[in-house]
Amino acid sequence: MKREDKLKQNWEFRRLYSRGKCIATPAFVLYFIKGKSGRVRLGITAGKKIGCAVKRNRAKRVITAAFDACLPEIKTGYDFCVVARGRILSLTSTQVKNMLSEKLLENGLKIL
RNA sequence: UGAGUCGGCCGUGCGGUCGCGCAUAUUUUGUAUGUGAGGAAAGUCCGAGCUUUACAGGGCAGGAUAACAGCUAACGGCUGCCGGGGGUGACCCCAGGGAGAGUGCAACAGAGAUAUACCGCCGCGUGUAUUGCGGUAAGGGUGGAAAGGCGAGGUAAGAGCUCACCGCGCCCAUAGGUAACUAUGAGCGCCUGUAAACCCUAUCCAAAGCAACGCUGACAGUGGCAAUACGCUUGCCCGGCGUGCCACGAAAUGCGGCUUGAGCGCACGGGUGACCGUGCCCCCAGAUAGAUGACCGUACACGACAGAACUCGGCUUAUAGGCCGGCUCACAAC
RNA sequence: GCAGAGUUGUCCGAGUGGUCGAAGGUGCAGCACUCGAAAUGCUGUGUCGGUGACGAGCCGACCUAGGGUUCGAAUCCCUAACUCUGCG
Repeated sequence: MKREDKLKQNWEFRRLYSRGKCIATPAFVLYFIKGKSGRVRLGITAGKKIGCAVKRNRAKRVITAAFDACLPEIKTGYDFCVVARGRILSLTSTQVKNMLSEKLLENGLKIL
């Protein structure tokens, strides 16, 4: 995941929240929508509800590692946003990766 | 051995594979090599560096601190010491100047709260149910606090009214100490508490903060007021200065600031100590939505609190567990 | 990152160091009014612990938490926790 493929602007997140599709799990919430860039782009949200700075950083790292592991199998041309929930703090990145790839497969976002 | 007290240190380690930030090298957008969170990075409670703005000069207001001596770039921090309090002791705690400069406050209770007379006691007059005047502050009760304590003399009854002893304060002398202060003696006084109430005394303080600020590039309108006026100048005033000024809207970044510093470690010397001096050695994060994760092996105590954001010195708060040292008390043995 | 404000009963909120568990409104309960309701009027009503009988009554604690100053703290001072606001 390159740095220029990360979502940074507020309007990009608002576009995902209002128009994108939403899949919820106990550990995270995944939003996705077809983007204009033709690449796979990702934004991560870890709100104050998760905990202190250490816990928010931990959540962001675990999500980044899980997404990078799934990256070769994902269809290009979509923007994603993962919102961390409190349960993610007790999981490892392989567990999160399994949940993520299962949800991606259900919604037809994987290269077969 | 048990109990206690004070101080210091560590904060999972080692090896391998993939992945991330930065720097360097080579090359060209890949690969190597190095390096990569803390004792509190936290809270933002103090103090500084640094930057910008302001600043002829002065005054008022405002804020902070508070025994004494030192350390320090500075401090409300630290060290030593003095005084007070607690503990058998090691040791711990203290916003610890001034109430004898002035003003205010002290609810309720109580006769009375900085001054007094309810019940009492005593004297005089009327007079014998009692009542009036005067003296007194020993006894009673109230309260956090009631006019230093106790005894003797004294008196109509009493009272530091007088005296002895004791307690406290001020001041003087002598001795010790750099000093705060301590000890002894003489004199004077004892009229409460509160200054984290106003205040007085001494010392210090211009304001804001890296979202400061500088550079490069781009864009550029609307409205209001105006010479008897408007504006700037520290919160205000004196004083001084200027001639267009003010408000709103729009806007997006990029680069610098950004890490070599009151720096870390070791040795020697000085000092009771905080700390200081000299020599040698080292370079140890610098991101910009924000870098440390995943898997495997192995050891154990199975890993707490917790993530740099301009940088330092402190304070305060959170913290699983482990290690080391000094000292005190009790018991036992020698 | 920096700067600032606040925390009082179910909720909103007032509160000079003392007469304060604490005004007022809201909510809830009861009564009146009405055929019935709404509106209106009146009355009552905080939580926890102890004693008591699960009641009445009595006592104690509680104004975010912990210390301090004071005879006495919701109020003054310090520390912490939480909430909120502003600054590109």
